[in-house]
Formats: sequence, structure tokens, C-alpha cells
Amino acid sequence: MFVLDYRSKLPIYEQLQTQMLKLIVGGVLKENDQLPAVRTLAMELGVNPNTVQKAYAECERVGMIVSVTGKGSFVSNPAVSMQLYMREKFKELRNLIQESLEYGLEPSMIIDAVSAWCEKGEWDYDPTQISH
Amino acid sequence: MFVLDYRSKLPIYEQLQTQMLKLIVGGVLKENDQLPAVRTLAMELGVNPNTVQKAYAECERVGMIVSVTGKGSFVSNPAVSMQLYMREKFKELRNLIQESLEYGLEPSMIIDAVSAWCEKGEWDYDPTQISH
DNA sequence: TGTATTGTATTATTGTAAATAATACATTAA
DNA sequence: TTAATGTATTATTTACAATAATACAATACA
Repeated sequence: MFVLDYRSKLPIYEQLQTQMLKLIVGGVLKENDQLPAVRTLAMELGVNPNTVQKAYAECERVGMIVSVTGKGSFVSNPAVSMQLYMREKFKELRNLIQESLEYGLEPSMIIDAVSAWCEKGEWDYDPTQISH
Repeated sequence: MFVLDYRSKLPIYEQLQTQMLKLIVGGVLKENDQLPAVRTLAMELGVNPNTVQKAYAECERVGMIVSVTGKGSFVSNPAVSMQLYMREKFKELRNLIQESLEYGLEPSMIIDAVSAWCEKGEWDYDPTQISH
């Protein structure tokens, strides 16, 4: 369920947190679903329990999951996670576009690209590529 | 010319590299402009010469600048940097949109937001915010 | 020709944060 | 009571950025 990239610059606990968010937003994990126990997941992934604990703690802090000593950790209302995900993505998108414009990229170029990808699904569309 | 954020998670040499790219793309640094000497810039910024050297070396590796022992470091063709910058930004933008769609964000929501920001300059536009 | 300035390379050391290791404690369920 | 769970603590290890201190190589210039 969780997969790690050990070559990534991102810390393991952040990777776990990100994956948790995607699993919830993507509907793989549903409300009240029980998550693997800290020690169990640590074993499966071959990492230290403290690392998993750190990820779970952060997920709980932002309201993605709820942990209860003796019972386990459970997915909380996915709407919370969806909200988190959307805010995060739109913030990234806004910052990216803002910076791109500051450094001379044409608004029309951006709009055209976003349309091609977003509406037409033309993922091959590349505004930096000259067509031959 | 170069400014560092010592609280940033990004290493100093990466910050320098990013700033170099922006200075070139933004036209502040023009073709064949001589850059500060490694030791000089290190002094100015209060960092180790090795750190500046690492940044310059990476900038040269990707073709942003050219360094010659005994002479100095110079800005190479800005078109190279612009190409690098555009490719990088559009790649980020594409990945961001692709992922957002995979996790349920509506294409129209993205298009609307990009239009508001990009064409109308409405940077306050926030699709995740309910208006009152 | 020498001297200073420049880029480049090397080795050792330090500082920081992630990750591990090893426990211990608290709560819950069976 | 026992086992499984989350939580907390302290110490250690590891990786990497950054520093420190040199040394070498190429160029410019007086």
C-alpha cells in the first residue's frame, strides 16, 4: 500500500505523509478504515517504527487520521484530506504560474498548454518543443 | 546581487544556482557578463568559497555559465538558460496538473483558476475558498 | 619575468537533521 | 491477565551540507 523511494531527497516520513494523503483523496482509504499498526508498517517497509510514528503523528496533526492508544489509527473524514490536497495543489499551481510570468513566459503560452493538457488530454503537448 | 535565505531547507549552493538562472533569464545578467570571483562572492555572502564553487560548477555543467581558470566566470548564451527555465517550469506545471486531475480536481476548476491568475492577474482568486 | 588574480582540486573537520536502536509507559480489547 | 496498540524518551548512527585550510593551474598584467 505504501511504497518508498530511498533515493529521494524527501525524508521517509514526508513520503509516507504524502502517500497517505493521496490514498485517502484517491478513495483507496475510506473513512474509519484502520491503518496498519505503527510496528507492522515499519516491519513491512523495513524502516524504524519511530519513522512511521512520526508520519502518523503529522497526519493526525493536520486531521487526516485519528490515532487512539490501544485501538489503532483510523482514517478520518476524507473531506478534510481533499480540502488539504486541493489547497496544496492550487497553492503550488499559483506560485508556479506567478513565477513563470515574472520571468517572461507568455500568458497565452501557459493558457494554451494548460488547455491542451487539462481539457484535451494532450499530454504530449510541449510548448518548448519545435515541431518538425 | 545574490541573496541567501539561511533558514531555507534548500542548500546554499542550490539557492545560488536558482538565483543565477533567474538573474540570467530576467536579463539582469547578460551574455558574457563577468560574474563575481568565487572568493569575492563567498566573502560578500559570508559563506565558504567551496560552496560558491559548487554552485558555479553546477551552473557551468548545465550550460548557464562558462568558467576559465585565470580569467573568471562568464554568462553564456541566455537562450540556453531560458530554454532550461521554460522546460523546467512547463514540466513542473504539467506534472502538477496531471496529478491534480488524477486525484479528482475538475479540469474546469483548473482552467478557471489559471485564467484568473494568468490573464486577469487576479492573484486573490482562490477556487478552494467559499465567497461570503 | 615575476606577481596577483582567477578557477579548480583535495583532505579533514564540523554541524544538522533524518533515521535507527532500545526501551518504557499508557490504553484498549479479548 | 495478556497481547496489541499508540506514545514518549534517550542515545547513537548516518548522510550531507558547509566549513577550514591548503595546494595547484591558468591567465592577466606591470
